[in-house]
Amino acid sequence: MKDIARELEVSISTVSKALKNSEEIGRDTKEKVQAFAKLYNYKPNNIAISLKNKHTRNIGVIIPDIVHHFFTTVFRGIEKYANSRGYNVIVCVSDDSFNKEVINMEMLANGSIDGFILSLADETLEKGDFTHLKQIREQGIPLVCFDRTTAEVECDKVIINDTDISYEVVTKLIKDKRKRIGLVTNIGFGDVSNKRAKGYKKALLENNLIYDENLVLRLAYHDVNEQQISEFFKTQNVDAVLCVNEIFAMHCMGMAQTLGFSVPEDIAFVGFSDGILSKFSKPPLTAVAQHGDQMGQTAAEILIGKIEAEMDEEDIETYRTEIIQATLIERGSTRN
Amino acid sequence: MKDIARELEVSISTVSKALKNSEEIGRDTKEKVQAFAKLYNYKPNNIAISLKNKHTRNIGVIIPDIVHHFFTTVFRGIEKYANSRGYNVIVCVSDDSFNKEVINMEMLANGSIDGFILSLADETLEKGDFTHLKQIREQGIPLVCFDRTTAEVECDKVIINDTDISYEVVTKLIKDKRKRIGLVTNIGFGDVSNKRAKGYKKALLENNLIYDENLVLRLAYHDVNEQQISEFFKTQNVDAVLCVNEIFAMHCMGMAQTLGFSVPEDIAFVGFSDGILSKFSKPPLTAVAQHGDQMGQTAAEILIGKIEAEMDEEDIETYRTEIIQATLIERGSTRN
DNA sequence: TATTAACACGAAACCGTTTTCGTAGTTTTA
DNA sequence: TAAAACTACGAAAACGGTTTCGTGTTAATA
Repeated sequence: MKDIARELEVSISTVSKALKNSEEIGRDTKEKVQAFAKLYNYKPNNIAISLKNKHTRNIGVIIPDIVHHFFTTVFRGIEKYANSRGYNVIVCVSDDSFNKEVINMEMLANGSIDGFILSLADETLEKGDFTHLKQIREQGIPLVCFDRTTAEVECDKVIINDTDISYEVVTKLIKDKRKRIGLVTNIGFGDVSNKRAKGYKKALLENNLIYDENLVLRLAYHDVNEQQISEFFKTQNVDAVLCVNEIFAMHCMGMAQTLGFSVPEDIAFVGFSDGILSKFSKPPLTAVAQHGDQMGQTAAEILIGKIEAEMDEEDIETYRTEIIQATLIERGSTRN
Repeated sequence: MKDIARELEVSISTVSKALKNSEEIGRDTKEKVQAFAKLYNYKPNNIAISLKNKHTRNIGVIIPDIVHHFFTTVFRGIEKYANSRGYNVIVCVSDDSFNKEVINMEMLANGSIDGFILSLADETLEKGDFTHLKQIREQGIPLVCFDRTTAEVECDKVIINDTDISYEVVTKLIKDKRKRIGLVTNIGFGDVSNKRAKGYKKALLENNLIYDENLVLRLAYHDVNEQQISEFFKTQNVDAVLCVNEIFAMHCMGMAQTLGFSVPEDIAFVGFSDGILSKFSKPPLTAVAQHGDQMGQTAAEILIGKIEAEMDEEDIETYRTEIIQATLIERGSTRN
């Protein structure tokens, strides 16, 4: 800009205004300046603009894992919508570690971003320490949590109807004459797993089936114990299994087949997430689609809405919890 | 900072220096300032710092797709290394579209980032228009390309030994007494597919097998034509197939099995990428591991090296092409 | 013709930090 | 005791823009 101003013998203010097509500036001057800018391929420095108007048009996304189908679909939804609104996305991966989550948030909360979208790390949920989130809120930085959230922090949230959908799924399995329905879930107790377990339980009880802890298999996501799975299928005599994620479903279905059970005749399988594995497994896995794209888009919409409302000084301190409707996609692992 | 200065009745300069532990400032003043800063939880504004020293500690990553195992592993490698060096990562997805790639690059090349890591969109490769990349280079912004690159742009590159590894794979298949080896590749002609085809061809010719165009099946990645695959297996009588990606491998292996062929007895399968599907397929797919994590880390290392060399005014205008060694992971789809 | 309004532009402050340079006040040296 | 050298700090410019306000010209109005 300085160069343009010097070259055209006008002031920097004039150049700035001319480039912004301000009414103040005369036709000819505007044209000259704009032509010159095109010629020298002038691009305004975003950093300077950010410094001036105190917002960056960047949003920070913190997720536990990026090599994970569900999170990537959410991310895609966020990125798409954010881009369409002229925002960029900075991603940090917490690796399910509390410390990394805290460090990443602090790294970004110093002016680099206008708001956060995040899904909590497992370790954070276990620990139950959410002071970093509360600090963010105190600093007035907008925050939207999705999927793995907590009731302890006041902020906008985007989740799926976990309880209801797993209730529906189990009810459907019961209607299909399944009698001993297993649940394969995580070791840790996240909100999400809890809700899915709750729906599972509710469906059993409402249909006069007993809830038996032996039918609940708990696995470690990052270190699945095949031996444990084998034991489960050998002893529990299940005829249907609901898995809280795709990886568990693949391991379980694979093991069941190895043990000689046929799917879906002997055992039906349903898994959460509807990732890429579900489509290609043998048989294809009936799955609960979580609509990650839509979750991401919704989260980004809420966040950007908050950011821009804040810019306009509208201080609406009210929080939404948007519930995305999960849907069951029937495939070969349950058809009988 | 202003607040601290006012409160402690010193100048802003003093506060700044005290916080940076400058020698210039007296013990007691430093301590007072630092204590005050802790107390009020002062965090320096990154944007202002960026504006001042003309670098942002952000790196821009542009990839064709994020819901894609290989790219996510590369991203994980980038993010991990970048974070360890105090850099953040801004991701944009080109969706394999030339326009989006250009727009994203322009969005970021206005001061938001210190350098780019990118893998070219299919459309860009088809079009052969790389002016946006050249512009970036002319602006002096460091650029590292990985996986999908082009010889037409001078920049650092990180690729795998595509030709060699596919030569090795096919040679191995031949040693395993496979006689009619098919290749399943993309419709478009990216550098990567070409190299893989080259290695395939070379192995055949060196072993006195003829290169037959009929044995090459070309599919559209985003719209796989099952009919075409079925036709291929019915007519070509192949006993081994090399697929340039996992999705093709899954479709092909699935179709072959549906048609009554058994794997690996009748037909052996090998796929590139070694993503999550390979591990869980039936049988598990023998795959070429591309070591995305390492590619990402290497790309980030090179980029950050360039960025920091530039900051130190060392202007090394020499470009590296780092070749990551892919490795074959044998699984059930080839063991006989 | 004098007054006012409209127009086009420039000066300067500002965003939050770093950094260079200048300068009081104090201590050391000659 | 005067000159030199430190010490500890502040003023101000700079990064690259935006924006408010003021002002000199010209055109419209009374």
